[in-house]
Amino acid sequence: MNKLPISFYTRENVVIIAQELLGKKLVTTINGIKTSGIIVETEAYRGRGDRACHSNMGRRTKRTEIMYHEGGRAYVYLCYGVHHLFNIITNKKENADAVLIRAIEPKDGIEEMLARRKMDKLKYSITNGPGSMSKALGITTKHYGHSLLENKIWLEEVGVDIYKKDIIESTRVGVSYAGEDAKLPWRFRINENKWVSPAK
DNA sequence: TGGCTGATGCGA
DNA sequence: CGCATCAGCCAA
Repeated sequence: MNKLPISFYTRENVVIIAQELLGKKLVTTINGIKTSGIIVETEAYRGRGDRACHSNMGRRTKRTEIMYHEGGRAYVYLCYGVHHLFNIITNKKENADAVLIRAIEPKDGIEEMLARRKMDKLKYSITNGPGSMSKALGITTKHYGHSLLENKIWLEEVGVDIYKKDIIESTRVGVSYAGEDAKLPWRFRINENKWVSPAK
């Protein structure tokens, strides 16, 4: 195992971190069962000056509080009353940056992921969206604030570099309310990867 | 292509 | 308090 260190998460540029997360392995051991996948799609959210971010304008509530923590923590929240979305907190204390993980390519524990998704065979829809992915990995809001340096949820280096030319930049999903900031090209996908989410 | 779903965090 | 809002998914 080659777990990403705290120094990976505490760097300042969340956009760079979001790109570098492509090709890394996201691993969970929930109830002693290991599941994992390679990250193929991310979105960057910046605490300062990004209206699409939950913590923009220094907004500080019970939900967003963890975003102000030092990088290397999990920010999990419920969306549309149903979906548990998994984000990684980055940057130093008080900056409130985060990366939303939107899709993975399943690796370990595929049987368990199929069971959690109530699917009988492996297909791309098992983890091709932030809600589906969290469900397959067993991530819920009870993992809110969890450290990514411990042994429940963490990230690993797998030694595969994703080159800049293989990364597709686009606008983020579902942030039209953010005005000009909705145009920022802060969604990153691995080109021609079949495990990415269907959203345009 | 709609409808479902419920916590969140506004404004009153 | 109430109620509009929402970083999605699934069955058709």
